[in-house]
Amino acid sequence: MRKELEKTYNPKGMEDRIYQNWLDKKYFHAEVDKTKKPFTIVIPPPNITGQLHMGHALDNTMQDILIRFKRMQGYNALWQPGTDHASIATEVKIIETLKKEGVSKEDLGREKFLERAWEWKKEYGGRIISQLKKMGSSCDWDRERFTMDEGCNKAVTEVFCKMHEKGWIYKGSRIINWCPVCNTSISDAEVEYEEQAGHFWHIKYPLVDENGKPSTTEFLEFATTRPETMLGDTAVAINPDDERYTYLKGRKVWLPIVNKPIPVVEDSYVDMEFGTGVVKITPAHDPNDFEVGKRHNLPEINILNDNATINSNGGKFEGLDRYEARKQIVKELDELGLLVEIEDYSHNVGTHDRCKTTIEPMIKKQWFVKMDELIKPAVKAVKDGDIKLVPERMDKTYYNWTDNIRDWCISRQLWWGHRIPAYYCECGETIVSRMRPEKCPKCGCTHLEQDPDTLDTWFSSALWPFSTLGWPEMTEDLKYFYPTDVLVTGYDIIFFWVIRMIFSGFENMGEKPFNTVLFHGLVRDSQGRKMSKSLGNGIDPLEIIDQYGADALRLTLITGNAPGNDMRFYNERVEASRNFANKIWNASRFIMMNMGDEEPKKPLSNELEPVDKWILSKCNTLIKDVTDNMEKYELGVAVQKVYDFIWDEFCDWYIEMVKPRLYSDSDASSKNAALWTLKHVCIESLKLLHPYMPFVTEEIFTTIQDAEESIMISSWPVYSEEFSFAYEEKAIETIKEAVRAIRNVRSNMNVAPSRKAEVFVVSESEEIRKTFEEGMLFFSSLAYASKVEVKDNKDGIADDAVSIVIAGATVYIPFEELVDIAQEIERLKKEEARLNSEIARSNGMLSNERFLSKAPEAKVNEEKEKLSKYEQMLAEVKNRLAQLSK
RNA sequence: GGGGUCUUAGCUCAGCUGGGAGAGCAUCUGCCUUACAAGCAGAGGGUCACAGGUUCGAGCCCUGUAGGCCCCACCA
Repeated sequence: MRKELEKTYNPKGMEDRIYQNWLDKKYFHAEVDKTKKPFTIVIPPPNITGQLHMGHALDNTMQDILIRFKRMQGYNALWQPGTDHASIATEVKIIETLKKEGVSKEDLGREKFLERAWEWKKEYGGRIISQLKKMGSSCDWDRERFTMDEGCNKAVTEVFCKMHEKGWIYKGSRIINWCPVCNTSISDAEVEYEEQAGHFWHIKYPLVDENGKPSTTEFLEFATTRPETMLGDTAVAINPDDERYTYLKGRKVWLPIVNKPIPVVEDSYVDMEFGTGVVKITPAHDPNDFEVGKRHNLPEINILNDNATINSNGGKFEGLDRYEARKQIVKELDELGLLVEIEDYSHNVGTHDRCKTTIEPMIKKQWFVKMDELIKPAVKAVKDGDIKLVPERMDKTYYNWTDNIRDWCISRQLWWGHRIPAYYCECGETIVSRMRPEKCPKCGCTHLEQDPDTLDTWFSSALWPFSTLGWPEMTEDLKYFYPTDVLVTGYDIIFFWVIRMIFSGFENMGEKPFNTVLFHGLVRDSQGRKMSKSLGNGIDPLEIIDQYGADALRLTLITGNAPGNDMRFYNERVEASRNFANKIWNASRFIMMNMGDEEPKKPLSNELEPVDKWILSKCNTLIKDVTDNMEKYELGVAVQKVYDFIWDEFCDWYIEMVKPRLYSDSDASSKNAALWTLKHVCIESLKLLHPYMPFVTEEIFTTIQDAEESIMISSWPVYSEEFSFAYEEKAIETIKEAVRAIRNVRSNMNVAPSRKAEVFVVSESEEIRKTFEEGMLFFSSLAYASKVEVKDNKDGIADDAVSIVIAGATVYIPFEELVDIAQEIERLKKEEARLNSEIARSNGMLSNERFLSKAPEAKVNEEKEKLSKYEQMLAEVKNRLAQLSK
């Protein structure tokens, strides 16, 4: 007995069962096999703190589609999974948890803190993985990695030491972005600018007179958004070409409150057009001022503690928070008569992307990666097309970053992460080493302290495509699977991750990390807003899966979406996807019901009826198109074609057309041909659909074949000349057109379906008569015909029969009662008008000399054929009108 | 300030190298026809933002305008 499918499609339970079976069978596992071509994807490692969100769902669906597609095509497909330690995100979470226990990170101490972090990893690191499994992701879980596992640690240390030896990693005092809440430096990429309402304080400093005292008559006015930084001012600057201020050259101004003279410097950085053309210079707390300071050898006075309170350089303001100090300083300036005006001002403020705290630029000693040389091969690879970005426009975004790149600040004042392999000796020596050195090579002492800082979390993810394959060992895996084929990710992390992987790949492997980067956009809510925790508008993929199934979710995320574009998510779309799953489910049930326990045999070509050949030929074309689209990463277009084929062509037409053959036992050969075709096309379609909807296709596939063999290891359909039937494709389309025309007319005339009528098809063409003779059966089952007759003239057909003119033939339906002749004339007149306009359009083109001479010949011929077809139809319509008017 | 992108049916979006405008949802009409009402059949609905240009031919290519969104820079 053949297995049976449940009455209605219900993904619950089914999906988990199938997934477990795939795991048991080790279908996701890939081993080096030199007889096969590899196809590799490395997963963008989700954070261990993370929970599956729609972004993950989309990202992983796309990867799974590609990997399943390639696996079925016979590639040795490896999808390398793993998770990211997410240094700062995780550390923040743990600190939050500790806070609830009333403990601070410092109370606990580094060692105990790290123990807690590892416990966290153990507890939550697996959560996201099990959620990815719910999506159906066919990752090779035997190879699961973690950015802080032994191998990745080794890779990180190796890269750090190597680049340090090369001089491309250095420690330097530079202006960096400081987050006073997270208490760490962050990279430029982590700064998010946010438009904030603030103020512009117009202030004036007195000039210094010839006695070295503050003048009571001469002042220099300027404006600032951060008045408290005046504590660290070491100059004011003017533009050297500014004629208004030539008298200031070589003079000094008096810095109030601090009460000391500071120089006026000339620097072209100052924009004469902006404000008063005077800028106060605070080298220690502004990146631009820092540069000015360097050019003029100005002292750098740091006025802030790490928690953004004023330090001892701030004199009496010491200990005040930066904003409190601002208030008091403004107040004091006002009292001194130096505050000119307070203006409302909206400006961009740099904030930390994690915690949204306003960052504070500060001069700090940090570790940096020198970018100028490193970036070169990464730029070249994209320029030369060696690495392809999809969609192509991402190239510009990419260059925008590479062209303006600054050195990468990689040290973080955090504990959770890769500790920097630098050791300091009391004698001042710094040793960067793969292993902890026994003693200082300079002074020989053994008292060495390791740098307390850890590395930016992206430093380790930058190595992900090769560290996961065994680097720095030159493993077989690495040789075989690297470079990987495609990286799938959101355009939002192109700077954080994609670029850094590319230059790291070239630097460490001497080769690109992947051939193609496929970008997707953001999944937004139904109103187009970003899904976010604060808005509470996030939709949980797991709830959607619970409600509609993972297949429906996957299909929804891919349908109607082009690479790199954002999309809106709403439940109606998931419902439509679920309905499609139900459609396939029922179509398959129908086929199985009709097959019974008999297995249809492959028919000879002459046993196939035209309609069988039609659907086989359509399916054949579909295979080619879908494969092409998928190769070009047009996943949405590809699946739309499968959807349309299954629903419109296969279900609504083919199945309906073969029903009479299935229900009759008079022609066993014909029935067999229909059943075989049904099953064949069903299986081919299931295969094309499998990458998108892995579960439902698997369930049907194994049931309809009555076999254990999984669809995921079956072979991808290929285009075959054997199933290319041009004549039948055209013939059945003609039949469909006629059926549709009859239905249309009947519906417009409000003829109930129960009211059957005779149908006569009249054609002078031998070929068209043949087509209709072969298709006669369909008129009774699909167009409510009680009897069908194909004739070469209209003798014996009632004059008042309804007539439908199609290309090459006229269909007559004589109803028993008289039809409303006036209405019938009206309808035909409309048709006449339509044809006339078509003919006018065609004639317009064909009478254009330049169209005839310049357009491709095929196009011209096509147009000529159309014209003659329309002319013929018009003649017939006129003919009928003449008859009816009698 | 620089760059990108979008503007197509009531809504959400496709539309591949330029060759007669598509889908899903929604709406209207008729059907519980033994695979499926999560369905079937039919219908209505679009000067493809606007203005130029290139072309035999433009939703698609070029220029400009208007509006929306995004990224980068940050004039203190």
